[in-house]
Amino acid sequence: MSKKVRVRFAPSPTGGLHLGGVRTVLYNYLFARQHGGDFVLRIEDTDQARFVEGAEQYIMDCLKWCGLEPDESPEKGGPFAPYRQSERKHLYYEYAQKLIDSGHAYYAFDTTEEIEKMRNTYGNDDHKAQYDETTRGYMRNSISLPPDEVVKLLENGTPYVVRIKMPVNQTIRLTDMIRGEVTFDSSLVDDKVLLKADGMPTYHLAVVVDDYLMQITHAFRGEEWLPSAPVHVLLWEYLGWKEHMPLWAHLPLILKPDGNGKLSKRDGDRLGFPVFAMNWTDPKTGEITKGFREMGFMPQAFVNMLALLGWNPGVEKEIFTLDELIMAFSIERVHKGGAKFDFEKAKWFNNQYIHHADNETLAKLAMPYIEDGLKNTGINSRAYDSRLMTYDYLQRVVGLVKDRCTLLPDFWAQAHFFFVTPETIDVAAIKDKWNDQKQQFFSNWAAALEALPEWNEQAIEASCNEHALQAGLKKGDVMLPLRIMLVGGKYGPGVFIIADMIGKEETIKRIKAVHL
RNA sequence: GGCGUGUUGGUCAAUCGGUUAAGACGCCUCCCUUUCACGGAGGAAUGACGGGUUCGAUUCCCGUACAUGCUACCA
Repeated sequence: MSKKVRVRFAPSPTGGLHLGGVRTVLYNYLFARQHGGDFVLRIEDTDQARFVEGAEQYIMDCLKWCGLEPDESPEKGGPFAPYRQSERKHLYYEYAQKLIDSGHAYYAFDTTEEIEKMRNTYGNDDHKAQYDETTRGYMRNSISLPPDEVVKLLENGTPYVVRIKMPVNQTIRLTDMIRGEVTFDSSLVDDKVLLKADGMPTYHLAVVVDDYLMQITHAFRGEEWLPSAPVHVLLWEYLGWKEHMPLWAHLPLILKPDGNGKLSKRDGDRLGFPVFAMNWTDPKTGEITKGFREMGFMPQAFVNMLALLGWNPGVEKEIFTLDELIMAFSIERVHKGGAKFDFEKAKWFNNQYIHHADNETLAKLAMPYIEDGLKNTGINSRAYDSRLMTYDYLQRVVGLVKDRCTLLPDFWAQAHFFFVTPETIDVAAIKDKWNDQKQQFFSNWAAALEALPEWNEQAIEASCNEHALQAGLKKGDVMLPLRIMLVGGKYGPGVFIIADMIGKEETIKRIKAVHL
């Protein structure tokens, strides 16, 4: 009999949600769903100094946007509430005490200055000494001090922290689902602080206590945590919970596209792509960091792209729905090495999703960008509504231009001429081959169009062919100029469809407006 | 510095000892299209290095190099 699978994403609310964080969420989510388990969101807000207002809500909003919502969270509640570590503060002391009683942890009364001094005294500039077996004897703690003095210090209310007492010369083994067996020498790990002077636990204590209390069975986290894993393994053991320890999986890092190293917010700013899932506004500075959502990504595309960054199903398929990902995902196929983030590939995913989306869905997604464009060109979109911008019209438009769009804002760039007269006309594109004959053709044809009995793509094209022939011109001579007149540039769907869509009056107006 | 982890084209990556070392993104060429895309066809481009093990190593082992992470009363 196996326990019900329970996984958790445990971010600290200190700012924007990094793409690597979203991927961790995704792998948690996929794993939980695949095994019929629970996905828990636990907020690790034990560092009061780094707490950022609004970050928790922002994280939950990001998960909602991505469609990766937890089963239990501070917002939703659940059988293991509360899900905010600051609200669980009272729980941790008991376990710290238990560790002290069993001799696996001790009180330390050192000030930050004393510790700093020790690091320099017993170490050097590029290798500061650790608080461990070799140095703890020189410090003020319940191991080095006589018992009565410790009691006195405690009674006087001297600030203290609780540190784990790392054993000497012990090999600590950990079986990682991705990396296999990893070993550490306990002598090389320092006596990490478990309980801070303010009574809050550090990550090390909190993650173990909460994973135990919340009955977490599988723990996924970034590779940067691997070096502190031996501390956690020991804690599980010392607390007597070893058989309940979750299976670990340390996920590979997401690297910057150029050079090496972890992808940071700065790299995004520097290279011009987002790193956060959604726009993040720093409450202190007001500085806004762009997100994938605001950049014009569809959440499904974003998630799909992330899934394949560090994991590969072993088949050629690349486009997966969330349900398909749940079916296909396997932790064993997650890569060991970090992956460089490629924004071009990310855009390709979005392009694919736009390409395959139905027009109704796209019309909804494109709507805000079209409205925005109209607003910026000074046209009241409401007034325009009644004339041209019906939902039906929008759907036809997006269907016509979707192959040309990679990000959602492209819909305005690729379709503005369906709604407004082009502001700029690329006359340079036709100037060289322009002549009186062509000018004459267009003014004659514009007049003839007035009298065209039916207004549709075929009729307009036939009329154009006919009049070009009469004027002694080839069709190819007039196609590009016509496009420039209607669209403003060398792009867009077929010209006659455009003429059909924008209507007779507007078509004639645009033709007449251009003189070279 | 110490410790951990990693290393297949520019990038994402398949291969679980035997392949002409897949595929995708990007790039280039051509076709389709009297625009731009989409689509189609093709092309350039890869096993860090050195030792083993083996009939045979990209694949297993060891070393080297390089990269990266950690080394806080931050997570």
